[in-house]
Amino acid sequence: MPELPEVEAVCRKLRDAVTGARIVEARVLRCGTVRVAEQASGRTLQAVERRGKHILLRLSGGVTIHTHLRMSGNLYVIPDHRLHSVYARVVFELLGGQGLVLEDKRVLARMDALSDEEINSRLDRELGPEPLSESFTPEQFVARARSSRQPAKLFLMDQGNVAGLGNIYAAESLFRARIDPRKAMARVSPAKLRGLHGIIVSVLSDAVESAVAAYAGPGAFHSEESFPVAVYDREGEPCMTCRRRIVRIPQGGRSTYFCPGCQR
DNA sequence: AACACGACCTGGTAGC
DNA sequence: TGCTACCAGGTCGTGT
Repeated sequence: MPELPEVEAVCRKLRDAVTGARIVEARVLRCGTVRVAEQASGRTLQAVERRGKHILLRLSGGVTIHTHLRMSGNLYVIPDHRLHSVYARVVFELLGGQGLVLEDKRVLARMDALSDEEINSRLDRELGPEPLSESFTPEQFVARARSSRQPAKLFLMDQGNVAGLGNIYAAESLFRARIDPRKAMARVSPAKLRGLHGIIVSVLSDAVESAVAAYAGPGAFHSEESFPVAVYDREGEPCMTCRRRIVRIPQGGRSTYFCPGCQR
């Protein structure tokens, strides 16, 4: 489900709903970390932050609940903490009776309790710049890309290069930038790389707006965000630009979609 | 060091 | 209708 835009939508919604809320008790229902239950109960939710695809719930006393939704996780507030779905992994009972629920059908999502310093330094070490912040500059991006022999798609998926891009938005960005996903980054022209930098920013900005809109109602995610995909999951369909058929190839164990006519 | 691949898990769905 | 096979918006560990 979530790449950066969807995670951002989750965070914005949580921010409104739980900032300042007191956690009465945290209950781990399925394969989670006991530390979350031990550390969260009795604390106040002070802030909701996002770093790449990671969600950070800042609690009182210097404790952070660190969550990664992976493929199928979701994190949202329900009116009654007792009325969670069968897929709930962790339920935070909030003062007043609401519930903050980590839900995941595939049990791939991760949640842990750490000190603020511990998680901050870990993420700073592992993640590249935030693509929607000042730290993501064309100079930095182009320099890093020019020194990488990774195929373009894998470079973009690598969280150490840019934090938050996943399979869909990496493919869409490369389509708009007209770059072959198999091409080594170091062999892409600097002009195209500068273009790609700007395209990543605009793709993600648009996708955040779509995700926020799609996620606006009560409860969990709507079916799909309305971000207009040009290539993702469109194998065999004609390219909207050149009419050649979009192809799907395996890359890094995942599906990559691209237009062999436009992307070179 | 860089890459490929399976593992982690379960659910949805296309195809027979 | 029911079964099967395959795919899934992510990451990590292992082996080459």
